Amino acid sequence: MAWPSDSILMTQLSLLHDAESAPLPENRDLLTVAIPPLDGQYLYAFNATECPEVALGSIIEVPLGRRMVPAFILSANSEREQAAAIEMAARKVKIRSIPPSTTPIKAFNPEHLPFLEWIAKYHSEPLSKVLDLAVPSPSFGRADPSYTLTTAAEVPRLGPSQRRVYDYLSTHPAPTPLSILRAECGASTSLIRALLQKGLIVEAGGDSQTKKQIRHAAGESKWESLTEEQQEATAAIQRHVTEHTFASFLLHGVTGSGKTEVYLELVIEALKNGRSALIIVPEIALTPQLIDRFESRLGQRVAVLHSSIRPQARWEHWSSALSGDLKVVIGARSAIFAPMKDLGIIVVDEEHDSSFKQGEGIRYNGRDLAVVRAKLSSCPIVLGSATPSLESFQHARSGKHTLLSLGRRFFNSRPLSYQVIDLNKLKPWEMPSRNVSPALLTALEDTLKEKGQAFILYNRRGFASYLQCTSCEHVVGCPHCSVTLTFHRKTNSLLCHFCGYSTPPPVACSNCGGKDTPAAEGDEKAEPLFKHRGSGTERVFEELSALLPEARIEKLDRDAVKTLDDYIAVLRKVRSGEVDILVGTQMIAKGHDLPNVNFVGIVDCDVGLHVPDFRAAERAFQLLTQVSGRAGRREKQGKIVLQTRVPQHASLQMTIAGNYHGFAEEELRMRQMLGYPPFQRLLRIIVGAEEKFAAERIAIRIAASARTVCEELGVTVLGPAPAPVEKVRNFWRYHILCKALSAAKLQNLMHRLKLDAPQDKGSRIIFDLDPQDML
DNA sequence: AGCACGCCGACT
DNA sequence: GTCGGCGTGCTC
Repeated sequence: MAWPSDSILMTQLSLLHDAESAPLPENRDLLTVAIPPLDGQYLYAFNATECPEVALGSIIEVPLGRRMVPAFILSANSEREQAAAIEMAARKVKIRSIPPSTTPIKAFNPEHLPFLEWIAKYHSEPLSKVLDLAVPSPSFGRADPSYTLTTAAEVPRLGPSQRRVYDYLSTHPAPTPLSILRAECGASTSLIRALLQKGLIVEAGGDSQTKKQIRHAAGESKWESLTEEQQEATAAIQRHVTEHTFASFLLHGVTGSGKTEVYLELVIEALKNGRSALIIVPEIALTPQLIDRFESRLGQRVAVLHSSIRPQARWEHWSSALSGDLKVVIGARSAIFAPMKDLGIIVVDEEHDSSFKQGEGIRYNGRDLAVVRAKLSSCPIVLGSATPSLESFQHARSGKHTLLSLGRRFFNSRPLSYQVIDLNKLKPWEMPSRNVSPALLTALEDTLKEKGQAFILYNRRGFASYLQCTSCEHVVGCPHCSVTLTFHRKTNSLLCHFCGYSTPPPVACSNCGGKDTPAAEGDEKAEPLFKHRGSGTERVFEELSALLPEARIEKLDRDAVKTLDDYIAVLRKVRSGEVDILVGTQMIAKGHDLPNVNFVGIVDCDVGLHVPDFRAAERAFQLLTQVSGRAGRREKQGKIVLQTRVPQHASLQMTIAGNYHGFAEEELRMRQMLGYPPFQRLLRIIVGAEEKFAAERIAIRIAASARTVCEELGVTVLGPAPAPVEKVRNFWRYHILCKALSAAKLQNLMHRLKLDAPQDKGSRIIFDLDPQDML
């Protein structure tokens, strides 16, 4: 009798293996996993040859239904699995086996699960989704490599498809991602491989970060050179680093007061204690200068984590933090999930920055999570800012945070000099140009004469804010959103700043059908139907170019600068003195130490002051103070000209007085009176749907069910009302605002409403706890 | 999120 | 009579 062949036997065995269920053979390991985006936990059997600890904190492919999906291993072979197995047997649910070929990849630190679970609970989201958000995908970045041409002397003859790729790359010198090549010239992976073999193209990039050499040896303290204030602040926090205890500090220090030196001392102290450090900054502040400064002072490489980093580099930095090779992580909002163990200190710089709270998916606040993580890690946390958020300031007042102040400017004790220009008092013909007052022009000329540099802030993009029909007053709006389109002269287009829609300026009015009056006989030019109303950075840039033809002027806003690299390039030009005047939006308020800037002009302080948002005044104060701080970082006295139509406004007056406390106290009084944060917490529920009526109907239903429990929970429910921006990307939006004295009440409400989940087709419901804006 | 199962309209 | 719409519900 013939034995069946091995392979057939194996197949039969594995079928048998897979089909059988409980009772389990003794040699199987049981794993509890979380599978994004699913709720709850799943149990699998696995034959771990190595010790089961290896699997903890790993990602592994598991069979789910008829496909394989990645899963996070939460626990293995504990009583938890035993209990779950018994329960499943009772329910007659089979435990499936993970094929032995799949290897787990170490991806996160299981010690952080309590932190991630805290987030899941706070936002009523499945733990699996939080893990998915926190842990980068270990795809090794091979997903989308970039390619450039080599400088090969001879080009062999190529087939038509290879030719297409070659031609494309020769006309586009920048490294081109594979995804673009696929889309633009139908390149396949094998085609790229062929070109690589012929030596015509190379994979671009390579992570410069990983190759960098550290110049200074060190990690040495510069304690003696710190000011008394810096020493006091450092000492207060350091105690908790060594003692391994939680404490939260608000470090209030004006620009140039040396907050970064304090951070460095604390990180050095943590490293001395053999512990790690985490520094969170707004993405826009993550310049090579900042990284260099930390690396050279600490004498070791730091891991850098932010969203625009290449996936492979991101994974490498993440892994080195996970393995403990790198003990210091600097990153943007998402770095709060960095996997290092034994944290000694957490720093959140520019803690007031609203970019710590934004984005799609789980709407978490990086700053607030940092405090939670510090608590769970028993380490101190420092929130630093020249203009603390009122939330943090109130926590400092109530004793939740310890307030530390750095009052003096480090390089320069001379106060800034402010000049307020009341635009109401100037007649149009007295203005050198529409947006430039005589005083602003004079100050700029002086700055140029003295070979200084100037920043001009105008917090609005484009050339004209909107186009208005001269015959019927109709304003051109976005067809997909309920906002006006902004005119951009450079591209001669109307652009929607909400959805990105772009269109050439209309020739006829869609409302009254009017057209441009054609040039009459003998007349020089036609009379345009649409008038440009309002201004933007682009227009200010043109006005300044005309008024100061000698000056080298650059523009810095979302239109001029698309990526972090573009932004860094502009900053470099400013630093090297290739730019005299930098015109920009709030982006210019955030750069780092630019010592030669000694004049700042603010074209219109009132932008954003009248928007329907309870944070408008706070934002205005922060922006004015931050941008003023750009001026005069060295010996020269910094000068600031502010143009406004409301010269008495508190945000402006307190900025000039440099009186943060005065502003904060007054604003807090108002917030308390009106029941706004930080005295009450907010939950904003946004309902979006294709049909306006559907959005309204769902919103009404949700508000009603919120109201049925609001009394029991101690929550006030307002609305629904159409969102201030009623329509975005063809989605009609209604919102409901809930107020309560504690986040727990709102979290409870949110949880109940999510269980109801009236997820009609084509509608979206977003729960935004602690919303940053109301648009 | 996928992917099945399942129950009602226009086609070979 | 079948192909196929996408509405509910499950995945260890």
